[in-house]
Amino acid sequence: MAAEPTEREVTHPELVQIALAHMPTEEEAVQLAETFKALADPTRLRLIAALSHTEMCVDDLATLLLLSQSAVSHQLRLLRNLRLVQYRKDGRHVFYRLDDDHVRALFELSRDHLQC
Amino acid sequence: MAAEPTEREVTHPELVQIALAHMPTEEEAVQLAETFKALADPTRLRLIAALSHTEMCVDDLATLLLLSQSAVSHQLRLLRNLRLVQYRKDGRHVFYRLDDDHVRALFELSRDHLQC
DNA sequence: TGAATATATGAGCAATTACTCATATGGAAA
DNA sequence: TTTCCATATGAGTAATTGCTCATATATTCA
Repeated sequence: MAAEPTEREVTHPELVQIALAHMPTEEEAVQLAETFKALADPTRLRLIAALSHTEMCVDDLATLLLLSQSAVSHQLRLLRNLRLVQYRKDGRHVFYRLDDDHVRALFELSRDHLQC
Repeated sequence: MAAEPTEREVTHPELVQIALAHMPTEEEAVQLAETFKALADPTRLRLIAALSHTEMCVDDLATLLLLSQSAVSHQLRLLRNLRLVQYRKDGRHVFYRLDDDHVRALFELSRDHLQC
């Protein structure tokens, strides 16, 4: 909705002031949400867990997670597009691995959160 | 996991072995995914950002985020059910705040990740 | 070259979801 | 009480999503 000439009134301006100081832009919020979406699915989390300490090829991932090769490949493409995983080709195999340590850190931090 | 009489074959057993050591249970993966789902939406991320350093009442949140009161209330219920926010009542107002520090930590860690 | 293996991808479908709209609940003031 | 005000919630809907199925691409081996 477009901002109106007369601003909407607020009941607790001091609190709103504090909140305002920490708000991300809409653009940043969308990008953050995209990263979290990648982690917001049990299958993709299990893929990330599997890749958290080693690289693996697509078919072994499918076998390990009891999923079809197609399902794994689709999800890996998604993780690839969000730059959460990288890959290297070796003959007929493609080995995937995590892209950087933030991914593993997010994964482990959320595991901590569950323990509470 | 129930091992089948004939196990599926794997092309790189040593790598699968490493992955196996770090796999969450299906149950744990589902719960982790639920937490990430809460963060996987721009509106909810903006709510969490707004509440990251102060409590706020529902209507002020709606005003700040340019959303309907209903939309905010629905999303807050979701965050409440996942124990990401708490609330206290004060007269006609209900003030929401983050439930624990892990939530803020996850939020800030993901912000770091974006900077790369 | 052709067959086999490993991975990628488009289409389609069922399930989920983030809103809107209308209405309910509950506390405060008159 | 009755009237406001702040919040909650059920139903409905358009958009998104995670899979399957069929097929395409790419690499190795015979």
